[in-house]
Parts: sequence; C-alpha cells; structure tokens
Amino acid sequence: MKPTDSELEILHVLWTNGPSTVRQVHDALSQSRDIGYTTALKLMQIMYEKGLLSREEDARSHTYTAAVSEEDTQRNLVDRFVETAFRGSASKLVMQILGQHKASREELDEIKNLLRDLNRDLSD
Amino acid sequence: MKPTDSELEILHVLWTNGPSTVRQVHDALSQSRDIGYTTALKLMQIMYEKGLLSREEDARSHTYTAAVSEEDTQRNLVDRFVETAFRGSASKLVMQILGQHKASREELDEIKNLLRDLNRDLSD
DNA sequence: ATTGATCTACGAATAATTTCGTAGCAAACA
DNA sequence: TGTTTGCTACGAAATTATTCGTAGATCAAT
Repeated sequence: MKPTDSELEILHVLWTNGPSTVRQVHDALSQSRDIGYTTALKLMQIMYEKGLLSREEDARSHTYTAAVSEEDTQRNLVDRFVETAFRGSASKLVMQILGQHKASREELDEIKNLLRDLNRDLSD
Repeated sequence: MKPTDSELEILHVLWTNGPSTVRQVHDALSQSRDIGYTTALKLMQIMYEKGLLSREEDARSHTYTAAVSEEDTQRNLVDRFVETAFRGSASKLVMQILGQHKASREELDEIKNLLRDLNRDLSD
C-alpha cells in the first residue's frame, strides 16, 4: 500500500514497459544506477508477497506485472505527502510548485484549462 | 537536508510555536500521538547534530530553534517527491491534486491568480 | 543536607529497508 | 554426458530510523 522508493522505481519500469522479467527490470534500473541482479530479484519477490506485483511462472523465468495502477498509487502517495510535508494543505503544495516554475507553458495551459473546468463545477 | 517524517513533525512544532524546549515540543507532539519524552529529546539531539536545529543552552534546559526555514524545506521535499513519485513531472502532480478536489474554491482562486501572473511572465 | 523533580547524555533494542552472497535447479550446449 | 549459463529462493549483513531505559547532574524545597 505504501511502496518504498526502491519499490517505486520498479513499479515505474513495469508501468512504462509492461510485464517484464527480473532480467528486463534489472537492465532498465541499471541504466540509472548501480544495482545487483539479486537485489532487484529480492525486491520484486517482496513486492509480490506484499501484493504490489503479480507474476506468471514461466518455465525458465517469471514474468511480473504491476498489481497496482499508477494513478491509485500516486493518489495515495500524494495524500500521504500532503499530510506529512504540508500538514494537509494541498493548495500550499500547488502554490509551492507553481511558484518554482516547475512547469512548462504548455503544462501551465493544461492546468489552466483544468482549473476553468473546476471553477465551472464550483460556481454555484 | 532530508528530514524524516518524525523530524518533520518536530520542525512543524518549532515553525508554528517558535523556539521551544524539549518539554514544550513533547507536549505538542503528545496531543497527536504517543511518544516518550526521551524519544523527543533524542530526535532533537540528532537534529541538532545534523544542523536542522540550533539551540541555546540555558541553565536548566535547552531552547531549540528550527535552523531551516519551512519554505526551503518544503521546496526540497517537493523536488524529491516529484522526482521519485512523478518521475520529474511536476505538472502531473498538480493535475493529480486538482483533479482530486483537494482545494477549496478560495484556494483555487488564489491558484488561478498565480497562474495569471506566471502566464504574463511567459507570454511572448 | 537529604529528597524529589526535571533535565541532558548516552547506549542500545527494535524495526524497516536495501543490499548481496550462496546454494540449488534446469536448460542449453559442446 | 558433463559443463556452463541463467534463473529462483533464501539467509543474512549493512544501513537507517525510531524508540526508550538508565545514569548522572542540577535545582528547589523540605
């Protein structure tokens, strides 16, 4: 339910590349950092036990699939983060990000559109 | 530089209430959860060693002060969080939050104003 | 001065996370 | 067939975070 940072890395590979073997996940992770093969294996076994991944036991190797969706996971993480880092104030978090110019103009436009829609919903 | 969850709790107390003794911080924390006095003490000692807190050694007890600002800390946390949970896409994070109706209308208006300003900066 | 309350410092147990080595199995191949 | 290769399972070391008990100092009040 609350993936750790390492677990998130693995989930991201599976969300991006789809069902993969440990070998494939390890290759992907290796591109961004040093990590042993059995480390990746162990992590994925633990995630399987926790229910974060499902797997199909092929003859030669196992094929793992993310058992949680990216959206659900991110929603949980955001909730937790807003709580611990911003004491529950989501808007402060948004302001903090926007104030930091962390979004491109295209992204800002997207956000503006979303806000327009939300405003419509809210205006009595 | 990367406060843990427990450390954030303590920082929040100090940001909110200003310089405080261990006793005062412990009293504040006790209201929201079970925590021993020496646990709070130890945490604050560690944070002092890490440079997260400064302190003044009074005769009877020590008075601690947050040595990092709330803004700086939150900016660091957001950067880290966007990286690990959203693979660097801050706008996805913003959209995720706004889509969840985590902000009141007043907050949305505030955000809209901020966006207008940003847009002015970016246009042409 | 002895007692009691309150404080700091410190060591260490516990827990969670990350890491990897080794063993053993099965397929591929020379 | 026997050797190499690549996989899983498992145990356990290393690291980090959290927790609290105990000891020793100091102050206040009897």
